[in-house]
Amino acid sequence: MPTLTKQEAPTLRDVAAAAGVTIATASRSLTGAYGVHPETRKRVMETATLLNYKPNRSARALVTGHSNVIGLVVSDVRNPYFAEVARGAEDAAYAAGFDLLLCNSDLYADRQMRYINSLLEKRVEGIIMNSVANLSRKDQTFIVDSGVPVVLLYQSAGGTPFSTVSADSERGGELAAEYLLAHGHRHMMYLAGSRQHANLSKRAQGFLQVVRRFGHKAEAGVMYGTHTLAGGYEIARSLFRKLGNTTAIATANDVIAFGVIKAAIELGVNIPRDVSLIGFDDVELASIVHPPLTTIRQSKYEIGGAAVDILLRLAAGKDRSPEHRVLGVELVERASVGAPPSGRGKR
Amino acid sequence: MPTLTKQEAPTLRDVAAAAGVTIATASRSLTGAYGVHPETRKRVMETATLLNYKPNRSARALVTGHSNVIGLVVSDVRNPYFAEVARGAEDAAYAAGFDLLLCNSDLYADRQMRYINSLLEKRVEGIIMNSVANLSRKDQTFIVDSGVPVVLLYQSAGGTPFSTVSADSERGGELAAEYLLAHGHRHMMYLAGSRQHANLSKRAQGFLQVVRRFGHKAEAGVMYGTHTLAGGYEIARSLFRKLGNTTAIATANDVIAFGVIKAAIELGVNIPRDVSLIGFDDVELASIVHPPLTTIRQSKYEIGGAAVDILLRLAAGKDRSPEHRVLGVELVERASVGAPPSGRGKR
DNA sequence: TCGATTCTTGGAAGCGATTGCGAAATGCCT
DNA sequence: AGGCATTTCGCAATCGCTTCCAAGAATCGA
Repeated sequence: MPTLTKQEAPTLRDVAAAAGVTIATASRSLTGAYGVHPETRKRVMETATLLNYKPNRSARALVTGHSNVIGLVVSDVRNPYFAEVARGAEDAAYAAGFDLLLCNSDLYADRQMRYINSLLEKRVEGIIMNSVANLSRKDQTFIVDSGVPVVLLYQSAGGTPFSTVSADSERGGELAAEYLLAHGHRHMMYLAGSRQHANLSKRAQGFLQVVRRFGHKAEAGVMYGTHTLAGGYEIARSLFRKLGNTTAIATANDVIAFGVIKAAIELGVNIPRDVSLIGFDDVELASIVHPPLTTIRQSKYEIGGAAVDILLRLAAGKDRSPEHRVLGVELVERASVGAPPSGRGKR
Repeated sequence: MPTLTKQEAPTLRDVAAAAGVTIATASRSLTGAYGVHPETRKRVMETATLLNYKPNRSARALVTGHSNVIGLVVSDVRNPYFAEVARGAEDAAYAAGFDLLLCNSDLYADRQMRYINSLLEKRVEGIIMNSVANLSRKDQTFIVDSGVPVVLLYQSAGGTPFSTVSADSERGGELAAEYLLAHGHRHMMYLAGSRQHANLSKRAQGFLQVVRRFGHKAEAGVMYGTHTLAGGYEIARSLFRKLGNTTAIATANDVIAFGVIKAAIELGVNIPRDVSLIGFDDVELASIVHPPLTTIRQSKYEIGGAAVDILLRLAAGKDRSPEHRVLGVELVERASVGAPPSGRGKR
């Protein structure tokens, strides 16, 4: 009776032996390389499937120098925005025969760097990161020097050695402000999320700029926190306690807005009757919260896809110059913005 | 002037040469193996960091046979449930020094098998999958024969060669039914999501069983579809057109319930006045939709963590017997369930 | 002081694939 | 049939690392 030892996976050598060729032609047969007789190839492939052979990717990676995996470093997949980006990236990677390594950094510099190091050890073909704003300059040059293609999910006018792809954050901020202004709001508050977060501050910039341009009749404050539901909730709770004359709230993303909604429900403030709310992202759930959230739509899934597109071009090695792609945004009107309440919002 | 060739990453040989030792001791120094003089180790490590050396994981994996990566195959990370599980798994993997490869199968058998093949080629230490119910028996034995440790996010009483970890789906279904019954509902509809999905049907089972036990005074129908927001939306639209005497809807997960809410908003039906709704999962957003969703809470993050726990034990090789872990559920009461409307729901 | 341990290090054999180079085999033409 | 161009295939090197084995150095007890 044979001992029940752990079955070792068949190697190329096994296949070659069984097919009566050397591992060289076996390899060429399997990889589809030119220069092997159709008949022998057929034979090799049949024995390969027969033996249930699977090439060892580590071995292949070692000699070819290609791991065929790309790393995705986001702050948190639980953020529906990143989940969508991740899915877009994964689909694109899959289509190109690449695999996606998922990393959640929580935007902690040390954690992010540990991930990057790990990815570099894996010799990934490229890295998609939502941001490097929280990293020290030293860390950033470290990444640049490592030579991996990097694309950031963040809007840049250039000046970065990294490629970037993102929605037009600034324009989105502008849209939000214009919309609120058009509805008669003059005293607004912008919940900007993390100060670190480049995209979010771009959105704030766009927003504030429009308000400022509107003249002294309008004003907007900014509050920082974290760009999570909990963060929005916290800030909103304190904000609702002393709303003053602010009649509208704009948030840097939908999740923050969700936090605001949660706080509003708890504190009994009615959106949009008591205060208007506009988000950013147009996450799937934005349409079913109450009230349905008016927000700025950006193409999250496409951003993920574009990121790996760029990465693959960079990784191909022909043209290593960074690319900056920015996708359009649009306002989607739902029910969370109304006219300012007649009582407040007046001087 | 040196040609500006693409910088090749330094290898162990480079480090060894620079430190004046052989690659053998260099390796031992870096891996922390026993039996190298503290002083030489220090010297090696210093030159390693100086040269910015990073071990090639492919090479290491090739010789050690350990890839230190585990695969996560879910239907879609955009589903907040899986996003949470993914995060839990990723954190646990990270803590153990493992990496997580993300795969979205959409529950398509061919796509799932392609992923599994790819993961096997990568010689992953284990695979976490939400289900194998959609796979043919042949595919399933293929996976078993491959010898990788597998843990399913699905409840099993045993009988599977795979390990499983999940919430107590059946009990959850029971809780939902009991709660609805207690609120006076007698004519209920269960939106079960995919027929394939083992967890979801377990939930339906629990639900229906309680209703059945209640006697002929109560009844519950079942409708199948997809377990997505869109799926819930579709079904709810048709359901709302001919509600009949059903006064309460239970869904197999929160996302389906969200779809119901969306349809309700569009069609002007009021939850819970016109019809009550109870979900399953307690996704973060469940508390901020309108109305806040009464639902069954399960520990999604912990499930992800538990899955890699089991996987690592299995991968360690000592004990390869499958383990079945089931986590508790609890009802969280919010505002989507009320008494049945006086007009309907009577015989 | 000397043999016996114990430490420390080097040499070398792989891990499982890819691939350049040359040899053998085949086909084609005159 | 002979010569030459092509195919087809095998040999062996190599990728970067771990680890067994043995040899030299250091340490120790008596």
